[in-house]
Amino acid sequence: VTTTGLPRYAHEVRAVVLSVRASTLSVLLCKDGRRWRLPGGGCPADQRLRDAITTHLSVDVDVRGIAHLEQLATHSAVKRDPRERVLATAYLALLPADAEPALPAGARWFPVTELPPTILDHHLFVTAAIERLRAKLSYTNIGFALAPPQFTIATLRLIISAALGYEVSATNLTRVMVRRAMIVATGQTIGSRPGGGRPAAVYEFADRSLTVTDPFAVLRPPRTPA
Amino acid sequence: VTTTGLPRYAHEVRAVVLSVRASTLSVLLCKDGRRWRLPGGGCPADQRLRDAITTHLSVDVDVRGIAHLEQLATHSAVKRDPRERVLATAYLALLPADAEPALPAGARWFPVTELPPTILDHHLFVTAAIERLRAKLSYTNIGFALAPPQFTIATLRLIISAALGYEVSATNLTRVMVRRAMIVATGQTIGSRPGGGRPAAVYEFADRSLTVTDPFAVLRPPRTPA
DNA sequence: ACAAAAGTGTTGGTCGTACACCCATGC
DNA sequence: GCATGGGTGTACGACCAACACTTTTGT
Repeated sequence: VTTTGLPRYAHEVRAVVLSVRASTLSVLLCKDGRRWRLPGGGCPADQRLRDAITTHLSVDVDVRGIAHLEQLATHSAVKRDPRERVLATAYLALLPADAEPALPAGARWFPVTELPPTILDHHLFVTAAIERLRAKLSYTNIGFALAPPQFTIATLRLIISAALGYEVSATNLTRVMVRRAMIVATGQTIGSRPGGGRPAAVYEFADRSLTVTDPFAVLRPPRTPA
Repeated sequence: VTTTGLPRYAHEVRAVVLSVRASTLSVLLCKDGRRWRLPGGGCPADQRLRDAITTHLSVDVDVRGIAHLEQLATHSAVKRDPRERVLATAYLALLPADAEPALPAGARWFPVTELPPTILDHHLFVTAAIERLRAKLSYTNIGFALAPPQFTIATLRLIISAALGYEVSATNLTRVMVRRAMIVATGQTIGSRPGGGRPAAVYEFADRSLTVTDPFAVLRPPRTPA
């Protein structure tokens, strides 16, 4: 019997770590015996869920590399773990494309188009994470969490295209992101390369925390005359 | 000691029931002793979270009236309940403006602009719910869950304005929603009123389940030539 | 001079808001 | 006929995708 009279359940946290690896949006999976699973585990009594997943990730990847972490959803099907009831809260974690975390044995990046079977309902978390990321790329500055601190438009185009799963044009990508003040030119240019070509301008994100840049698709509030 | 070796925690579910009452977006709160709280409670061992909140709501409001139910977030601060650790998963529930559920003693609708102090972190759930609703009104058909099955544009305008917290014009509301095929005219008109005025056309939502109507704010996929 | 890569200008179309105007009804 | 509320037409601007064109480099 408990203090509050409520039944108690085991609770685990899982992270869908997404990053652009080799020009492809990829997810980090860990081998658990013969099966693949999302990184994560139980929630210690003295930690909130967010801290718990951070702790778990520090084992698998360099946590300082993770540029964005947000809660996705909590799964609660009664028999999702056949041994006993385990609720699971999933997080979306984004790692910049230039990060090179040392992965422990058994951990691997999988392109999101070539996912292996995973245990329990983990594939649902992955799907939800990708959907969330792709939606937010369109109306927030969440790209900052996938890009290196500094980058050329060519690099950004590669990363955003990989994340979205289709090609975007460098021209219009620049225009949109500059107009929304998501990225700003640093003034520097990249050194010259063999083969020639105009040196690319170096950009950076104006803000490295999540910001909504396009709050209203429609039904905007009336313009107050200044 | 548990089967999986994971620690166990109490878990509760809470619902932020939003509805337009008396032309104002309102939230349903229940009096618990002297303090206001969100409807909800523990999660029974044989129910998933969604079923648990549905069960709890059936006590407070007529569940069949709830037109939309979606998970918001899980709060997990270690001391959020000082008695023992209780995780809480919140849901957003929407009730059409024409629903008149019989409320039990102690339950009341509060305009979102005049919220009383609530227990623990319940106000955070309310804020998140309102934010989620307002965002989704802009790019989904979620309005169906606030409107009656059939309605005039005047009614819809009232409901959407109340939900958003600012006035939207009937003219443009119609255009946007019709263009996106969110609402369709039934062909009927309402009967005449004292005082005159042209009889209003009766509309209904084309789809009464959540649909994304404006998937890309920007960075759309390239047009494939037909 | 030529190729390669980056960046700018321009155009055409869609979308959304604002506002003027027309329509149908009661009195 | 006039007030009242409902609906349509039009204009303007913002925004975005597509594509042609110019700029800057290496060879």
